Amino acid sequence: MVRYQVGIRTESKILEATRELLAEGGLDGATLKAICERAGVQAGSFYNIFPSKEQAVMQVAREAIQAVDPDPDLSGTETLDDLVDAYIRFVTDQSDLARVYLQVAVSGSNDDSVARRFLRHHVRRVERFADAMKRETLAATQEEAVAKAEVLLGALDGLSFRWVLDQSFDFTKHAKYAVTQCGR
Amino acid sequence: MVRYQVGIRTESKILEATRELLAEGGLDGATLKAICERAGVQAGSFYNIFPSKEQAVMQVAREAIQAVDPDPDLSGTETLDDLVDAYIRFVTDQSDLARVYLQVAVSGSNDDSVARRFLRHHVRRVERFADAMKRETLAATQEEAVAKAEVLLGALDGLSFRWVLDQSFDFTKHAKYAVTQCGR
DNA sequence: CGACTTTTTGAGTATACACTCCATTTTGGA
DNA sequence: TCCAAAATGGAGTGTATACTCAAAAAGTCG
Repeated sequence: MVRYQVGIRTESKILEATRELLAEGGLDGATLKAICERAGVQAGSFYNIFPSKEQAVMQVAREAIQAVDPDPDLSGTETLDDLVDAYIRFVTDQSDLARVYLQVAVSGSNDDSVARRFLRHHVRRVERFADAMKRETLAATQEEAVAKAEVLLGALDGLSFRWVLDQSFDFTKHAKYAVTQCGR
Repeated sequence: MVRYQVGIRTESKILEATRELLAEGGLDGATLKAICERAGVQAGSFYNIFPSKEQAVMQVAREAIQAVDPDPDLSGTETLDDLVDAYIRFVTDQSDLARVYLQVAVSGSNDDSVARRFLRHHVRRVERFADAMKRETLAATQEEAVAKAEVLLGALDGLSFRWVLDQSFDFTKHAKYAVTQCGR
């Protein structure tokens, strides 16, 4: 099944429409009809490319999961501020994906595979935060570093949750304040 | 429309079934059919009592919103630890309602009225936390108290979110650690 | 009991959804 | 230019959903 150019363009139009609709109205808003209408495509074309609606949604969710982290190659050298700045940039610059991240995490938590994917990603993120804290000697033991990282990441997640419900909330300000409290 | 006893019993059977199903499978799991089956009732009976499925769900959501706060009469005298303990008890003892709280907050955020209800409640909670902090002189200015309260509540929300995804997470331990970090 | 009201039943409706099928058109390499 | 593979249009399918309705049953009270 060698792909033609036109099919690849259609695929990205569908993914773009899915991402937008997920951000605007969560999983409920991203119906097949809505996706196809916004992408300017018929149902038959959709299913020529994706085996199911869920696959398209999951692909967008994967994008969101990956986008929340800075370059993985830097792992081992970045500072705590680097990591938090990356989180802030993700939430403020890529608000579409940030909403998808939260909404799929909760709405899709019936499906165990989705919940497990998010969890695995979260654990990796905690490790990166904890490592950065130890490097900056903000924590003496590994245990303390992990506990601190869980609280800081919890605060960032909670604040972004808050921001999803109320766009006028100053996420950046509070996120930075969270570091000064939890990071020392 | 004076109510007979049997009707009142039916109402509570329906609400109990709705609460359980929301906790188990979120909004998707709480279909009319599932609710009626678990409550041992037919669709007609449901609509004799509730004007729509949404009304029953909202009533359960309201319960959850109220249950997260300790006795409002105590407002003005409680300590920060009192407030945090109440939050911990809510998440651990009433896990059904805690899940409903989170799931409805995110899944239902299409509907603006739900989002606004949660937000209003959150703002009130921040005020209580901030007041307690000022009373215990953990914050000098009102502004500092509110900022600290937002971060602490964000951390608690984020950690409970984490706990919803992974039941084996020790929520109590991390919540208490969050207070020692954010509360001073 | 008897009159009246509330509640229950269960089949039935309309609708929105994800998904299929296949004839037709378009693509791009030889 | 030819042609097999890929992509498309669009009507159609099955199913699950929230919700309705009229008749039957059960509760309440004189």
